[in-house]
Amino acid sequence: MFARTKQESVLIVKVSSFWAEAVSDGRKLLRICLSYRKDDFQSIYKLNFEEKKRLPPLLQRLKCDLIIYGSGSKVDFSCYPLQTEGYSSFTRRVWAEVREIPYGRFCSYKWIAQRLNNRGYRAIGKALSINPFPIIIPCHRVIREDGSLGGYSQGMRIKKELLRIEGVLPLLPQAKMI
DNA sequence: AACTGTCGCGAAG
DNA sequence: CTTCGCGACAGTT
Repeated sequence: MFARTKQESVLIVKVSSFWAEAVSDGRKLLRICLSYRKDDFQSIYKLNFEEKKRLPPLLQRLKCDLIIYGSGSKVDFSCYPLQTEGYSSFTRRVWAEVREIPYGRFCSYKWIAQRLNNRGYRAIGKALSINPFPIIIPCHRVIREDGSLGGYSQGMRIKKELLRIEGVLPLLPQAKMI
């Protein structure tokens, strides 16, 4: 009995000044990683093999969207199918809530908590820290209540860059809270 | 039991 | 006004 290995496709694309790696099973996205160094990606060894094949439509579309996004235009990622099985219902509720934050807006961890009738603010951060779909689930739009930026699993440099791309960063005065 | 991508308060500079 | 320490909070490992 040989375990049937799932057919996974990998997209690696430059977005603004960093790289994005997206993995899909053809139907859904499985994960996304962001890095300034292309060879950080675990699947990099597959690239020579993969890039000869046509990308599945889902990754084609994502590639276009990411490039457009990186160029500073508004992109709606809310319809991408994501593989979220295996995560707790709380975690998924947090992600669903964060997905509602529009492009170019932001809110606080507390604000998300309140929408879930919850005061475990730190649990919100925990749920976001394991977000496998940065950009698609826009956890970079969640910052601290006092206006400081908080953390980011992909590195603060990228969080800042994403907010800058969306015109939020020089931050506050005229930036719109959600 | 020990962690968090937090918050808000009080105390001190 | 700004920073710092600390306890409370809820969920996960």
